[in-house]
Amino acid sequence: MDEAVRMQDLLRPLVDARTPAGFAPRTVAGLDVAYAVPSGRLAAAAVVLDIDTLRPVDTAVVLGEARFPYVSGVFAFRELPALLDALERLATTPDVMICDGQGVAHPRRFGLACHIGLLTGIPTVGVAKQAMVGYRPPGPRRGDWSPLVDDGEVVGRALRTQDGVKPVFVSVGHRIDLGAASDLVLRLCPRFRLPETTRQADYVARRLLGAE
DNA sequence: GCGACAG
DNA sequence: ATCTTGTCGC
Repeated sequence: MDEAVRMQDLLRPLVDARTPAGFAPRTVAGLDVAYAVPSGRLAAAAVVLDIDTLRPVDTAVVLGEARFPYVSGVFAFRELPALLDALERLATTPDVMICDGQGVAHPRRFGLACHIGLLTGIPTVGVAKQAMVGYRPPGPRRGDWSPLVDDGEVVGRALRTQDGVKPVFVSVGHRIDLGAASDLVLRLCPRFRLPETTRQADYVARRLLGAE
């Protein structure tokens, strides 16, 4: 657990918050994990969507066991193994991935999205339902946003993805800049608060858990 | 010491 | 995260 924090501090300098030249993603993956509380069983899903139609073009789901407790701040160590497992089973390599949690909007600037991005080399964005750092409420309309600030540093955005709903918290994971990450997330939310990527990954993961 | 604390 | 009934709205 102390070891996990040291590993985050070691990897953090390797995060790249710049968008690769000519970045024009055609596919985007959603990653999510579902749990069966009593048993400790879990299901990790990776769903690749066509970025224009938002329809799935590739899916992978794996069953596993929770081998690391949930501890805020080192949350990645709980979901990482199963998620990497699911990613390996994809027939496709997504152009960018959306993670269900923080990117650099994290106490040590190294949330789940950074960790997965670094390990795979694929651009990643963190989209969390809850913020870990301070922010002022953004305007009430879809597309309105306000900066996520920690230690006087802008580490992400509170982004309103639908009129009048609670914002989501976007931050860079790896190999993408905050502006591009925010634009992408908004495109992935044409109808609901959460991106289609995480919605579809969540659905697939739960379905597998319930089926066994 | 007490509350906060991604999922 | 997961456990649950009802309720409001499109």
